[in-house]
Amino acid sequence: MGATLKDVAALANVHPSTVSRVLRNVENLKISEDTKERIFKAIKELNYQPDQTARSLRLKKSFTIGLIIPNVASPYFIGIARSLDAECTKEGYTLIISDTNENQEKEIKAVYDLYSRGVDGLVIAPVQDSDEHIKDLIDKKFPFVLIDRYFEKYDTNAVICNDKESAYNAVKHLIDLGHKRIGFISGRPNLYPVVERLEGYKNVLEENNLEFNQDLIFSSSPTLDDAYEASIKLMELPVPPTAILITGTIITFGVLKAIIEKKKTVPKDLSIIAFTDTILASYFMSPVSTVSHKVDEIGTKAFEILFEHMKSDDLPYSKVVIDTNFVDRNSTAKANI
Amino acid sequence: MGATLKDVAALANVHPSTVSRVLRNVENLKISEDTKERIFKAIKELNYQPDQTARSLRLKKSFTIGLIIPNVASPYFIGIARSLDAECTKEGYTLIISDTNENQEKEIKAVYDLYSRGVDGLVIAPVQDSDEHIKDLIDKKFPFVLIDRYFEKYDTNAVICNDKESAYNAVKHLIDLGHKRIGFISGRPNLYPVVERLEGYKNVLEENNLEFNQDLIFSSSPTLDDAYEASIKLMELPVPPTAILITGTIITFGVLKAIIEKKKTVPKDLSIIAFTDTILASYFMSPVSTVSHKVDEIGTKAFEILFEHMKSDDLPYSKVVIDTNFVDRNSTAKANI
DNA sequence: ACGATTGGCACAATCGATTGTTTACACAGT
DNA sequence: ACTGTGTAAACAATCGATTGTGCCAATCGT
Repeated sequence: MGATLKDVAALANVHPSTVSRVLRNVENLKISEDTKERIFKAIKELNYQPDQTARSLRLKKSFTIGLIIPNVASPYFIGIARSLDAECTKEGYTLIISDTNENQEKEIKAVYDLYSRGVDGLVIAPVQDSDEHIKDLIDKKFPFVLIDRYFEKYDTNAVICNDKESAYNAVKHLIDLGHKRIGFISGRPNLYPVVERLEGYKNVLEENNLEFNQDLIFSSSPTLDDAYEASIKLMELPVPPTAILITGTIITFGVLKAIIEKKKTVPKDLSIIAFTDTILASYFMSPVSTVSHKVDEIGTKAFEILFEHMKSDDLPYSKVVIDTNFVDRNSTAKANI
Repeated sequence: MGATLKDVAALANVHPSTVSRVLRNVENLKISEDTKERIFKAIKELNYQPDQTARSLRLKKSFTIGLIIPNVASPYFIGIARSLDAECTKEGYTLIISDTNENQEKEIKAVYDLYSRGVDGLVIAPVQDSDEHIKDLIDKKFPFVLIDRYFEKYDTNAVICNDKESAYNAVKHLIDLGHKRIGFISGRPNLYPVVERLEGYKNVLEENNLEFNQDLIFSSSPTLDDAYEASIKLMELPVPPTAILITGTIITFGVLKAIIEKKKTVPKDLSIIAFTDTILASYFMSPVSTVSHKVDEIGTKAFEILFEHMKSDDLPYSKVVIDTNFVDRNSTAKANI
């Protein structure tokens, strides 16, 4: 495209290597002021921009990090992306976001694509339908950090949330209000956070001597429509639940749609608590109390770990658990018994 | 990292150039089946992945496209990003999304960063506080397409919406319902779409013999808080407006917040129409009628134009206008006169 | 049987930047 | 005058893949 090192060197009447050293400001460098000036003048005159591709090739480093997430439309993942991006910028890295749309094939393609493009590290929220590509990264000792989701079978870097405990607490809140039939609507059941949340849900029921009822559990795809269907089914049960734990932002919209259609009033007719907070939760048809994730912290921590692992390959893996906040917006009330 | 062409060549007992040709499936290629087989076997054995950085350097082409948007948290821009990403994938390109957060400096940095990283083209929704970097791209004959926003002073590729007409129609809808005092709340007034929408707003007032009143106009930052403040001011006017045209998704939330706080009922007390539709609009405190943009079409069209311009440098620039849909959700009613 | 064709592959330059090693020269010390 | 030291900059290899050109042998045509 534009001017190259060579062009600058020619104009300044020096060797390209000299220009390079001046630009990179190599230590212990002995270059006369006169030469430096000529070089800087030439750079300005030619509007020289170093070719990062060439640099990357030579340095085997691209100053680029890949982020692979299942849904760029999700406020949760976008929050993480923003915070990660901010950290990257601080350190002079560029973030490449890849959206897999919860599709395993796309994720695998994204991993190899980004790897092949020479990113220095990866942050991945995996689809969790398969994991050989993850294993491959481990074998290659390629620096990466999993976020939100985690494979129990592999030791890797990971930044996850205390989903089990959060679900436990949320359901405890409902139980304390007198609810005994509590619905659970989530995305795909194989996702780590879903597994954990369901586990927390089961634990708290058991501890409070409430029976676990499979009819109240719906785990399907993380789409609005499926969540809507699930909610309708829940509400049409002979004895419907008096409260619902919702785990997912988009899923929340599906539930709201059903609530509107069934003309239920929250929290009078139905108490709900949703996982994953968004700025929007206040403006819904009925504001929703949520379990809020500290997206900034997730992004910051993930970058921190990744950055360390990019610098040296023999670090032990870190697994960090970030806790959540409960944001009460009065979408829960005492059960009508 | 992994194996290189050379390694594959050595294992297959051929010259690297031969491997390259086999891989790229060069036309009119004469390579014996035997050799091909040895090469493929070696590739598999070494798990060879071509180094895209090296390819890019040599080919002066990275199969990468940059997207620069002011806000990755905006459903509108994310919608465009997704559609663009889909198109890129179809053609074997990788999309790099850069978020400027409506910050001009960041945008300039992003442009030069991506350029320097060798993207083959750019799609930009500019901040519009300055434009020298845009001019620079024009001078360099670098392929790029503006979206949503446009500089009247430059001839460039652009995919924009018929904002003027859309605003005209939306306000006409309100006027037909008997509204005479119609507020206008928007983001930064220098943005092309804002200028256009205000123009449409003014035109329709004039054509209907209604007076333009500066007190009803609020253009500031595209934040929830500023929009909230503006709404409060509007509602506290001695004679407040009976309807509001809102231009922006986040801004809509700000207005909703004010509406909730002022305990207004939509559309009984106040009619509203918001620009930029989102799947969420149905689930707000009060559903909002919106002007919906065809984000898919914007992304598709932008890619199409960019793709053409990446192939040949002497094409005339295209400016495409995408029209909008009005989605009625009953947030407007007859004015109480 | 001998030059011409072509199939099958190797050679080497190249993309642009980086960096270990040399070179060229000035000057100081003896 | 000659060696030694240090400064300032040039030289050349390298990262990995691509591609125009060149080369050798086998086959073809007459």
